[in-house]
Amino acid sequence: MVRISDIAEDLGVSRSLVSKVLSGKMGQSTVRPELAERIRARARQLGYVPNVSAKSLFTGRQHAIGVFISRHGQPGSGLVEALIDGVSAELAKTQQRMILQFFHDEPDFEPCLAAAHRNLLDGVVVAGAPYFDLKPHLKTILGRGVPVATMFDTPVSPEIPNAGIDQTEVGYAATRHLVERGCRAPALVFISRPEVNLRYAGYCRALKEAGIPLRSERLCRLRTYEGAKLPDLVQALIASGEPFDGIVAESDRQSAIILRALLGAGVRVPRDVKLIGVDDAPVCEFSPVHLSSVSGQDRRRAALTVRLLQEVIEGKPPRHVLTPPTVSARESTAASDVGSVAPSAF
Amino acid sequence: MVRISDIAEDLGVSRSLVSKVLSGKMGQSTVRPELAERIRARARQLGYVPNVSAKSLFTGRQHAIGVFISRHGQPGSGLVEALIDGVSAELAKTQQRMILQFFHDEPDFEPCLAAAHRNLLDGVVVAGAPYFDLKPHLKTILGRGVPVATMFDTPVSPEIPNAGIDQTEVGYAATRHLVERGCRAPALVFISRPEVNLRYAGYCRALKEAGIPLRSERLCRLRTYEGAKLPDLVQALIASGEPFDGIVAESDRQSAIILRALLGAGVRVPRDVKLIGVDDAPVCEFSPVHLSSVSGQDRRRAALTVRLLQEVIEGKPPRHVLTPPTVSARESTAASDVGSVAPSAF
DNA sequence: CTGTTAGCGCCTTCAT
DNA sequence: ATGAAGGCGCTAACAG
Repeated sequence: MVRISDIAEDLGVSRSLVSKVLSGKMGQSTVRPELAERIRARARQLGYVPNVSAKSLFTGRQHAIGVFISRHGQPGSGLVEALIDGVSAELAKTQQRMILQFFHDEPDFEPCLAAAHRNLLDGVVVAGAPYFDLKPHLKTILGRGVPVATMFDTPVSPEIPNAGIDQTEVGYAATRHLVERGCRAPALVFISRPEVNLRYAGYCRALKEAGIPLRSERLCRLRTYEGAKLPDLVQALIASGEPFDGIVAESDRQSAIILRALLGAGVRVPRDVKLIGVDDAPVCEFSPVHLSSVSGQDRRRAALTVRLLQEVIEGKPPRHVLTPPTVSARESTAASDVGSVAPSAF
Repeated sequence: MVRISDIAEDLGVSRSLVSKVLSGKMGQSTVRPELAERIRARARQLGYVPNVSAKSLFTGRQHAIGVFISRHGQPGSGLVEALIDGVSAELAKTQQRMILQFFHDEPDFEPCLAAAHRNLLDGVVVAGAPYFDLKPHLKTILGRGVPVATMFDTPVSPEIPNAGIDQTEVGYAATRHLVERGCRAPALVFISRPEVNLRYAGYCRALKEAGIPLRSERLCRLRTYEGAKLPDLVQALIASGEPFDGIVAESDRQSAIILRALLGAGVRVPRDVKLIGVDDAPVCEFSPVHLSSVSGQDRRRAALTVRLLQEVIEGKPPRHVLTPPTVSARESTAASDVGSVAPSAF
């Protein structure tokens, strides 16, 4: 392993000079450009790579961050992969290292807590959608002087930077996409009460813009995150007699199940009913009809979260960012080829 | 941040004693158990966590490994996720850090090469199925004194430990599973020439064991990894008039496409034909008929790869391991009396 | 049983 | 324009 002192000896100069030249921080010093170049050349030639530990010892920075990911949520959504991809790409820029931990319930978070220490890492990114309250744990971590940034739907607290998705825009983008593709009666599947559901707000806005009346029959409320009841819900929607020509699902997984129910009931997709989900998951391309989806740009958002963390590590004020979603249009919302087909009554 | 010297001062003992007690490496020294306990108690109470950088500087170990993953291969296979999961779980045991990099072609490997340095990490795990020759690059890394372990189908070279899948067993397990579920005429879809295909060998062995004759009409050879030709292949198999009641696919993605083609042709799954793929990917559960699959136990295998790497880091000889696959039985190979999805739905 | 010392490789302040 | 010195936190010889 070649060290600074090797280069210094080689060239008959002092270690400090080499250090200053190679780090580019000359301080009060100056060098003859010619010497500087010789130093750099020798370093390159010898394949000099600074020893991060030594640097860390001096700077007090570990050159590493923690990445704690909640596994809660369906597997196969591709979220975890996108997330890690974004994080690692961002960290690679500075060759930062990471401590990656997955958790799904509260006891699982214990190892994360243990690792969240200044002597091991410089800060922590927490991502996913944990179903327990993380706030006290994050406070603990902050209390140790370890900065935290989150990638949640909603920020945990003002001092913790967060990169979220604009859920209102998700509902809006999905609904608007359906309208643009010719739908005049889009339905919405949702879980929480409409009053508190941001996507519902976006759905309403898109309808209003298009001059389409809001019909409660087209609001399909789920009681649980499990997809088991979905086919029934679709049946009920069809049986209601209320015409509909589009469905905004809450996820791609839901979307896939709904597709199956629709096809099973003899409804053609996208001709009779257009379908759009959320997540832009790999499933979209595995479905018999490829599914359109609203993408939360998770990869990009994960990279953003890392940058938000780095900002607070550098002492800058915490920022909260909402990233706008994009639509990945696929077969399930393809424009009806024969003009605008009036929604047939089922 | 509490240091060893803080504890030492607190208790009026020397730093080295504290160091020895806390690290458990007493060397030539001895301590009164009572004193040792007081030291440990104080450390616990103060929340002492050793500074890894300082330790690294001394030991020359970075307490970090590189994890370089080839992205080649279909997205949505869940491989990357399983892999990272296994690696991070193993590293968490010792709070090791990682440098995670994805690559898919040769230029992409450049950053990996740059990071693979003793001053940044202690060793490197390379996983996936790169389609270019990694050998020279791995040699370069080894040349720097950085140990490497791979998670490939076949080892790159004797000195590089590898955790592979026993592909012969994959073919055998899949075929045998079909036979056990009542198939008497299983077909095989494969890519390379039968002569060099290990899975084909396993397929043959399973047939032989079951006393089923090998029929070339049931060997369906693909020219490319793209699934586009698969439906044609299925058509051809059906048109050949050669009876078949099972299919071993090369992947779950293939399997999903084949399922669609079968259902489309009015073939009932699993009643008429049973279907099994490889990978145990999330797709299996998204298919209209849930797909059985042979699992390579990627999560476990990834953890194993890390252990193999740690062994060579510790100076032990490199080991090559082949892990046996397991079968995840689902609907697509259910015993025939179970109801099947009506193909008319598609 | 306990303490002293030197050094891992790098960076920065201060002196030359 | 360059170099010397000290120290980041920890460990392991070696002396007491």
